[in-house]
Amino acid sequence: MGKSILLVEDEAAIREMVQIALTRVGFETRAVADAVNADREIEQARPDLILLDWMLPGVSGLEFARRLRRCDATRGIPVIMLTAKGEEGDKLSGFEAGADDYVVKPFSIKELVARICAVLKRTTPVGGDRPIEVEGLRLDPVSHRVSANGETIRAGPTEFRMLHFFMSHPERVFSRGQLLDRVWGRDVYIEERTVDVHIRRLRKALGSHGYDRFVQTVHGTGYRFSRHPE
Amino acid sequence: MGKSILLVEDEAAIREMVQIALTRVGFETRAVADAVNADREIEQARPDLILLDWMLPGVSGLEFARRLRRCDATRGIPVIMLTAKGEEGDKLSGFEAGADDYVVKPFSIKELVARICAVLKRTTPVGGDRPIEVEGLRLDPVSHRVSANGETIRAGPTEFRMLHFFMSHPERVFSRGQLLDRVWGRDVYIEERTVDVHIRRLRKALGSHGYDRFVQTVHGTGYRFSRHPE
DNA sequence: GACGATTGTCACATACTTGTCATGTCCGGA
DNA sequence: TCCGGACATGACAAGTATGTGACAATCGTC
Repeated sequence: MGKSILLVEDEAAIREMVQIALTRVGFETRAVADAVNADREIEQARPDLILLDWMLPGVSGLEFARRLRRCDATRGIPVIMLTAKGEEGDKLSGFEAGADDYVVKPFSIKELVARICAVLKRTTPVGGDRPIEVEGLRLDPVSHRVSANGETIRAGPTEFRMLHFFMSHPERVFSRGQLLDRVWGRDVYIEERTVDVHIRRLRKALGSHGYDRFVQTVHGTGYRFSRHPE
Repeated sequence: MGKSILLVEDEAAIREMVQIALTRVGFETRAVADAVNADREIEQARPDLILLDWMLPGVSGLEFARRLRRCDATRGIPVIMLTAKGEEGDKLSGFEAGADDYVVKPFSIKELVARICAVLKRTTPVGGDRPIEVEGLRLDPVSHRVSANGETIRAGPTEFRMLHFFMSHPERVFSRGQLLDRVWGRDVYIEERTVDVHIRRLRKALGSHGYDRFVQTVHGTGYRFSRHPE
């Protein structure tokens, strides 16, 4: 496989154990103890995936994950959170911060590897600029074009980014805050309700071919891209 | 195993005996004598399970357990009550307060360990928010969707939370008060009867595919999610 | 500098959710 | 069988969340 993984974990014992195990499985694994060193490693070489401990000295894992999402250069790197907490609210916050998955300690190496592979499989093709197609709706990142059964669909820049993000993460709910982080990026001081408006614009654009059915509202939570009818 | 357990017990003899025994078995065991110190320990490091004596100086164990359930940060920690009383009513109150199990003194260490393992096994999340499926009824927390044999089922936010809670705690009765605590969360000033209404709404939503049979009434006690017919 | 395109925000309309009641029905014990 | 309490159900009004159209500011291009 040979994918590179960055492990951010402050407990030395776990860090070493996981690093050894992952290396043995065939990942090129680097390990650091905190966010500052993580930043340095990421800048030096972009990892294919980040394993992030929830509790970190200094900048918490949650905060760090959020920061990764805000930065254009790192937004595409999938993140798996490691956490000792099994509590409901924490789970939500983890996804809220933009984690792609999370694993609860204590975890078995086998499980961890399985999760890593699953996330890599899910996100790798998307990380590239391969076109994505769902039931005739096609988005091509290279030509920066959206088409429905061959017919071009007009979409503004923001709508395009949003659709791209949605199509790379289908069947998953995102809150307005999450969408702001991951579609708008950087530090945004934007009303959350503004997301609604862009959702509407996206729907209008897709609507001409009936594909607005893919952009679904989850009342009280956010929005979802799904090919399954509501 | 290496799970961490917090023992709250005022009798020094029992406290030490249990602590030594559990440590020997492989649990990372901390022990305190009252609720105040328990709070401190929990804040310092979240235990995986709490062993709680019924009779405590100051805040009673019952009251303490109830408080644990009301707080978001601690709601997920399983609790086993230790008590010298074997009376039926007390048992009920124990469960009522949100205890996951109940051990009557004098107990054998062997039994205690067995109970602890059972509860941990039951409550430790296997991993991320995996979808839960029971006989074709599927709830996916990530996409925030309920479906019956692939067909989407509409459910309001509260019904969704309730179903999620039920499906992660199947085959167990919950009183209305308990459901208010664990589905609505923390301090709610809501009529207990309101739970009935939401149960009805949940049933109606599931009913279109016959899955309302899973939501069962236990007369005089509360409700239960079970795939076995009544 | 002028132009159209894009974007964030607002105000208002609409849809949905939710806690409570009143009333009807069921259950379990005497 | 009868009775009282527990539960089910439908309606409702208030509160929230979301959809929508308009508008002004901004941006990039010509």
